[in-house]
Amino acid sequence: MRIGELSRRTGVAVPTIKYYVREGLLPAGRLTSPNQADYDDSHIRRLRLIRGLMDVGGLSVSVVREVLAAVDAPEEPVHKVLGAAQEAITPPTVGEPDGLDEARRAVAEFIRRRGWRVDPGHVSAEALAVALATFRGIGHGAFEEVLDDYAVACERIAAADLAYVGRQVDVDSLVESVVVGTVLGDAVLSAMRRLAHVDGSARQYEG
Amino acid sequence: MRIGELSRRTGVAVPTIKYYVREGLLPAGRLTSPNQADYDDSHIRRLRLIRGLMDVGGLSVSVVREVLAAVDAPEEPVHKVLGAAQEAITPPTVGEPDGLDEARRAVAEFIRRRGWRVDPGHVSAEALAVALATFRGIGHGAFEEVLDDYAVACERIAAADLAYVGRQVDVDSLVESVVVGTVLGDAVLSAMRRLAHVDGSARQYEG
DNA sequence: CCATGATAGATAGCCTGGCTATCCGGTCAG
DNA sequence: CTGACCGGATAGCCAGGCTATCTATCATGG
Repeated sequence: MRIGELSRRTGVAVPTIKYYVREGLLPAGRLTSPNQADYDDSHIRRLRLIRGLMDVGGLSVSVVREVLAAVDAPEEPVHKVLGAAQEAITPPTVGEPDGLDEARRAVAEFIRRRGWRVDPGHVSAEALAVALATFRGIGHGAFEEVLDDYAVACERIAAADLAYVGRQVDVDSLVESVVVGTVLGDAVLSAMRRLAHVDGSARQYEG
Repeated sequence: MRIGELSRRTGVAVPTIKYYVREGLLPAGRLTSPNQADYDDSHIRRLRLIRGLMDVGGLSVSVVREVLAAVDAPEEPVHKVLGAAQEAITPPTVGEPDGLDEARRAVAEFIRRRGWRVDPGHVSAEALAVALATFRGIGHGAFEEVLDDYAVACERIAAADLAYVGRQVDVDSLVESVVVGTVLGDAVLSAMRRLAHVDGSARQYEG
């Protein structure tokens, strides 16, 4: 198909598609003549993935580029893909909050306590430390008391995620499901957590 | 204290503080003369809250303004504050994905199945529907099979969150903890989920 | 009591990110 | 053959989050 049809079938404007190609998010179409190119279903799928990562996952163009590079890396083991995806989507810390070192120690202790096989210097551990330090900085240090409840929940979620990923048959789907599950799974989880808040709040304060 | 000290003690540049005052995020200092104002600890605390919501929670200035309006609303019941916070932080849907109506029905059925006391038209239910429709659109509709595992985890998380909120003694802290727990709690949860992924992946694929 | 540095408030400008508009020579379909 | 469409390139637009500059005005140490 040509670019007009690709645009119609995905709802993405033609200049935007061209922009994504320039930015390296979307492979160019196969040229059939100097100014005609052919796009196929893989382009439709890729475009939908791009818009999903941006609109639902809130990723920027440059982060989407990195994430897709991880998706396209041929035959990387799951552990590598997961690491690359996490590195890509974790935004660099903006302003170091006070008490970050103490929070880092709390996170290291937390990881040890749970017996998790994670390097305490991992980007996601650092992200957790930044969040905890921020809690403390605004006078909500006691939030740390719920960490273990969160951890139990996360263990269950991670098990479900890994089971879902493991169910994929071909390698491409598997790798993509790691990335998609990581990014869009966050959106699902936070939306669902909010629904559970509403439910709990209704039970506790209304009925 | 004067604005220079406020800047030094929070790490926020003076022109930025003025900008936040202009934008209605931060109350102006108490004027002691036409060009001198006095700031106190409440300004420090508020500034840290603003930066936390922006840097860790990823909120925009306009969303922070709405969220803080909910925090400042005097004596609203928890249920109202929670609803206002959720409305404020839920970004308007960018581009409606295909199959959204079907996803809405799946969400309504999910809520019914869990027995949650939530209006299926709630903003967070809509956000969940958008995420699920996006999963389907990129060929990962089977992700819905993990929804119930997520739900069990979310019920546990929400219970912990409500217990934490209920532990606050004064009304101001309580209201603030609802907002902070909703926004920054997301950051904690997604960081922790990723750590659990790394752990699970290490166990499954390495050892 | 005055020189120096900080201050409030207002206005204008800067920079990044994500598009969007325009143009050009060329292609294709009826 | 003609009018819609195309690929590729360049330039422009707009929102968001600051940042710089200016004008009085204030405060305080010598």
